[in-house]
Amino acid sequence: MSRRWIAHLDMDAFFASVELLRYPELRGQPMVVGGGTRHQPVAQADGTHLFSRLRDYAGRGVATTATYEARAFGLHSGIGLMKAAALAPDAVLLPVDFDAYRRCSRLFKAAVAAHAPQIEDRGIDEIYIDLSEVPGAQDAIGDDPHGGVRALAGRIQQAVHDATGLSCSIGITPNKLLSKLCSDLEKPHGITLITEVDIAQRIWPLPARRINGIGPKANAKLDALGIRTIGELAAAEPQWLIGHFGQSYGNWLLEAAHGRDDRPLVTSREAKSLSRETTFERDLHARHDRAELGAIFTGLCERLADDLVRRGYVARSIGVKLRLDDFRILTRELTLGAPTADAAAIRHHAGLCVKRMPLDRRFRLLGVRAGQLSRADDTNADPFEGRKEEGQLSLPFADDA
DNA sequence: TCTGGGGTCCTAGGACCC
DNA sequence: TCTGGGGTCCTAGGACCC
Repeated sequence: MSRRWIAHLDMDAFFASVELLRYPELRGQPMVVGGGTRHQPVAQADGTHLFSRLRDYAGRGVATTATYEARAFGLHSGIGLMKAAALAPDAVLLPVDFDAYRRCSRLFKAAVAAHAPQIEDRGIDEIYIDLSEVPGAQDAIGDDPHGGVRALAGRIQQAVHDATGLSCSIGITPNKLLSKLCSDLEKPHGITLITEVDIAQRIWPLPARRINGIGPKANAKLDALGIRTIGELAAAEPQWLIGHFGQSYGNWLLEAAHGRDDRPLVTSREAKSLSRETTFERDLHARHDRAELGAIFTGLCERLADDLVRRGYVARSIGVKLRLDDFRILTRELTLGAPTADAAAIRHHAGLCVKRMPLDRRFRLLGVRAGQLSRADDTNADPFEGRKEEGQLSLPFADDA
């Protein structure tokens, strides 16, 4: 009888581990990756490197990844670097090198694909894999009825290591929700395999927050209602949950707590939006810092246009995002008459969006977004496409046009 | 010592059409 | 005059994820 086996593979401390390949002398030390680019290691005459320490950092950056040694000090991804420096001033700080991580990402995914072709990409350092149809996955080994799939996971771990020199952790269960949860249970370099019969013992004691889809807000609300663990959530009265969280989310919470999830793997998908944003070194004001902001704004639009062209998309909506000095977020967006990937057109429409925003406060972040994407080469031979562009003159704020 | 950058999906109200 | 119902698109905000 054939079972559905979904694996979730998560690279262990991915960015930091890639950096350790390059600077093996840092192995065993607390280290974080993050911040800007002004803390590059300096090569010494004797071949060693001089590294920046957290104590030397000043700015608004956050840690992207921390080694397990750094985590022992309470550091974790997302922590502000100034705060991190207070906790572990001597920890090494390395700049982020996305190109290197992307190269490793491609390598590990290709290594997995050689064993199991059904893969859902979930970002730079994790994937779901459908193991159900992979030869050997349904075999028993000795007295272990699931020995086959366990051995397969071991071979995948080995293949990832052979291809990249990096370790990963794998959760294997009948669905994505449980596998995602399980890949985290025995990090680093773990393989965690569970089925329905293990849910009460292995899953229910865990904090509700560990469920992918319960974030800070939902967790705080659950906590206030006296629900801390997944088991407590599973035991909640359905109507009571729905009363507090709504029909849709309430039902989903209950299903998730029971480990039920029938989402299929999504093995390919098109981008829906692309965006570029930047946080300033100091908060800026639309009037007082006009010139500086204008240059940043245009730069963002140019980079966004570049991304669109490089990836072969055109956008039919353009939006702008501000993060105010008090961290509130404002967004404005408008739909274009005809799709574009042109920097000047993006800049123009993004400018119209900004005109619709209240600009009395200082803000710390500016972003530009391209939505409603379609493929640039889709010869979408609509003879009225050009005419629609003219209809755009009915925009609420006729600009300098 | 305040919290990056890049995404997805959902909700909800209003416009507009039939 | 008061009163429909359904459907789609647009927009703003928010939760969540890596």
